[in-house]
Amino acid sequence: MSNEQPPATMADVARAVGVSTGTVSRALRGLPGVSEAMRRRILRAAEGLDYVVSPGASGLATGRTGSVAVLVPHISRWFHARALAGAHHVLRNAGFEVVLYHVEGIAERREFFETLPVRRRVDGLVIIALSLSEKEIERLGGLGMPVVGASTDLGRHPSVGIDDPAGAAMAVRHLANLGHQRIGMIRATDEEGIHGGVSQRRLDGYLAAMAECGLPVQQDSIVSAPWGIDGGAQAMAQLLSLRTPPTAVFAEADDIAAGALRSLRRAAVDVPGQMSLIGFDDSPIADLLDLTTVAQSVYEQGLIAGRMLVEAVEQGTIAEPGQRLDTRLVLRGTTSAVRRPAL
Amino acid sequence: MSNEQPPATMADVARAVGVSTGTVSRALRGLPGVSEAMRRRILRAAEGLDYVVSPGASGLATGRTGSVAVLVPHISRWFHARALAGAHHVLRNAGFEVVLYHVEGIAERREFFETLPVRRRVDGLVIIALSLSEKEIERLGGLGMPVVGASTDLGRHPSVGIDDPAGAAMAVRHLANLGHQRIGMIRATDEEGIHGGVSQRRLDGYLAAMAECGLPVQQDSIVSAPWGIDGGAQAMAQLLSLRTPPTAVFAEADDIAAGALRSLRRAAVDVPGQMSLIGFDDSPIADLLDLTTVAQSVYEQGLIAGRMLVEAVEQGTIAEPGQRLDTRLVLRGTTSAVRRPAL
DNA sequence: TTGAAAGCGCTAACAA
DNA sequence: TTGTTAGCGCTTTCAA
Repeated sequence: MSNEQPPATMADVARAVGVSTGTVSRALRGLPGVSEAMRRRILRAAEGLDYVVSPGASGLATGRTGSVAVLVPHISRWFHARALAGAHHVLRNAGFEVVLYHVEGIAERREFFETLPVRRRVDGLVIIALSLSEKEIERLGGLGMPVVGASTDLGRHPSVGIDDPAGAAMAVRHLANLGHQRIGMIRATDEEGIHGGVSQRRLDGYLAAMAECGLPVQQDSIVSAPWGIDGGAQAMAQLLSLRTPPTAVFAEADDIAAGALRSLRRAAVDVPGQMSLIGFDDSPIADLLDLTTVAQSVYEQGLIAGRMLVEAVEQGTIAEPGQRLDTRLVLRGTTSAVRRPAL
Repeated sequence: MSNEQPPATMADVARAVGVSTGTVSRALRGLPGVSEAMRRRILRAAEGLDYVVSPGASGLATGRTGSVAVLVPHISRWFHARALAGAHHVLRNAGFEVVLYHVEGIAERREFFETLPVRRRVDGLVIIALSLSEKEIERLGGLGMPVVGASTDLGRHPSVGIDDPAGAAMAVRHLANLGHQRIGMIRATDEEGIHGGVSQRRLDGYLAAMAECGLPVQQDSIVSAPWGIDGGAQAMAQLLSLRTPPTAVFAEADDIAAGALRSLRRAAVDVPGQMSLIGFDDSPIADLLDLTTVAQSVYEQGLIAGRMLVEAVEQGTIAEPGQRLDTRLVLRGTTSAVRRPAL
């Protein structure tokens, strides 16, 4: 059944129909200048021979690869996977292959930017949620292909994202409106212990909203920990060990908040009775834990980034670069006014 | 700075050094028959020109693409993303590009198997956690390239996985050893409402262990629900509405168990006092929820699948096809003997 | 050790 | 509307 003979070439199809490969090529790609009758015969023959064009050969001739690359860190984090899924969806629908570059850890990342393995392999690049340095952005310039970002700022390259400061401010104002005065923040760092652009912008929003509400910022109520559930737990532990702990905490991501919640549970701190907690992203974990959070449309950011890249590759320009999607407050069970004696 | 001129070709390098492209090709690939001095000059020139070979052209000439495809459903589920990360890691290290085919939903899946878009584009295919029908496995035969599976059974194609029945039996025996007599099971279905092979095998293990322990199986204590947290919640609700609910439940995946836990919490059923619950996979959610579970090495399955594919592509044979990794019981806080009146 | 030349499978410009 | 013919950038005999 399964033919192990080499796959048919365009020449085979041409021979079968009795025409030249030029005509077959035109017919298969739906170009004008082929009679309908001939096109049908060719299509039939191609199908019969189980023929598909060789992307490599086609790419050689046209100068386009038909592939795009997606660069994504930490694919097993919900956020990154969702954005990737969105980008993949539109890219595939636009006829592109999606080549995955997963960089986890600093070594892989450095290698990517040093060797730029996407050169000559793809027609464009989508970068998801990776905070790049000036130098790294610089490197992308020499790529000679369009680059777009999702949930990251790429300097002069177009990108989709949200208004992070606004989202963070929304969270803080919600807590302030509930009467909280001492509002802390938990920030996350990457494996190198540094804060990405998103973390920076959410801090900015936090600070702006605190000022706007006339609330004092206690420096020791802003704590950082490695990204993840354990990091969040550790950060909350730190807050709980302060002389005067905050009565409400804004965690820069739901996963961080999940860890914070674990520490609160272990310490038997009543949530939200004694401590309010709000996250960011509205990931499934927020729903599971009944966590109040700031929602953003992650899949859609992937979609838009993919769409922008397709535009850039096919038309050379992007109608709307720099889109910012809105954020929404999702009220759940972890925020309220203080109802029991504060810590 | 960023040269917008077309990238250098091998001919450019050859010209710069004053040799033929044949020599450049040999030098760059480390083939014998090039003097060390010449090789160094060529390497230097290539670097100076910022040259990289065109994979398309190279592929045309050699008949190999240098890429492999990974087919994966539901990339935003932790399990799938982890396995993908493992496969990606070894494949990239072996010098392959990883082309991603994400199939979510039945339409995308059918399209994949009808058009087989990987034909002529890649040298091999890794399939992650997708239960294939006989027909679909059949289709893979005509691909003319090696195919390996991770966490799925691919018939005559090699694959890595765990011993699912053994893992499930381990869970059930644990519950039985705690004195539970009425042990239920929650199974998950895909979007079409059908059970995949993994679900089937875990049911087999459950049934076998129940028999082994001399426990009666109540048919209405085996419930199915759509995959996910909500499905798990719904399934547990169903169990809680039985005439005589089980005192312990085995959920075929942690995500299902998470939902089940939510229903138990809402119904104020004491866990594990009145009801024990055990999951499967040992995903981060299990740790977060302090869920007893059966652990498997997901990333490693991806690694092994990738490694097998590399072997198959490069050597044509696989030393150890059909590897089965072991599973481990991870004791946490959701299982115990019944300590309060059963429901 | 190196060069010359054919060819991988396709596209595109030009002719017919 | 269709055919012819150069390439696209590389690899790989075969000669030198």
